[in-house]
Amino acid sequence: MPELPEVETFRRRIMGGAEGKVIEDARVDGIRLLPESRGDPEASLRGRRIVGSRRNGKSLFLELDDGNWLFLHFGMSGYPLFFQEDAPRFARLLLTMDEGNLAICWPRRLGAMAILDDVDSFLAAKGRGPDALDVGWEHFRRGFKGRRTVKSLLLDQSFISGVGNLYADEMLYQTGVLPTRPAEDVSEEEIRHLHSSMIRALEESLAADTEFPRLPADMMLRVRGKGGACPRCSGPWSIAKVAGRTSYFCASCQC
DNA sequence: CTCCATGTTTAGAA
DNA sequence: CTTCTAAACATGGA
Repeated sequence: MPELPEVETFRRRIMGGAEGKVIEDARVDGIRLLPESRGDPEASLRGRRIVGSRRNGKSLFLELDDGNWLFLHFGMSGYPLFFQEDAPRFARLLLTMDEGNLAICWPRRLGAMAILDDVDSFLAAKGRGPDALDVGWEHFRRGFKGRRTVKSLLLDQSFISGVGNLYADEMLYQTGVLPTRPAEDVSEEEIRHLHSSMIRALEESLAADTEFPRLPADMMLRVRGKGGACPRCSGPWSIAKVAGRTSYFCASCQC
């Protein structure tokens, strides 16, 4: 489920339920541990408390009381879940705490975790761009230089961190730009529109707790999918592979 | 059984 | 050098 708004929602939920509590026990099983992770992850978590958090795009970092950070990437299908007794299905990371145990579930195992001592050097090594909610106008506009398709640009995490397949489609739909258009052919006015559409889509989703049915009526995300229709012209969605991802767009409202 | 999936990384082809 | 495509990763759900 996770793009930027989903991960931010996860962050808030985790901090709301786990901040300050002692991790009495930790179990890691069945999720990829990054090679740059320091030490044994279970031992690193046991006895620690979560005292802070950071997020860059789809990457979540939970600060531990010894100065280390627990990095979580949810991949295509990950999510956190608090539980009392039985660990939920697909739990690959279990944190037992004084009250309200926390599981990170990865049904498809695409995702990763790590214990890090420095978040900024990790992000720099990964080449992550600025978080989509903090992207300034100059940086945003400068990205539209090359000939690559605008969709592949929006999905490039070294350009902007946090926009994924669904929110990229939403921005393009709101702006009336086809995903296949070369980035350098997008006008300055359209780039401005893309920028404001990005912020709006992310913030509307956050305000709706990432529950798409609660989104405003003009948004694609509310009705994206087979059988859905363009809110503006009521026409059916067109579907095509762009930048390797399934893209939805309205052939009559986007050009 | 077949196909698809809100992500990332990498190899190989234009 | 830039850009794109396909594949790999792993597996549930339609």
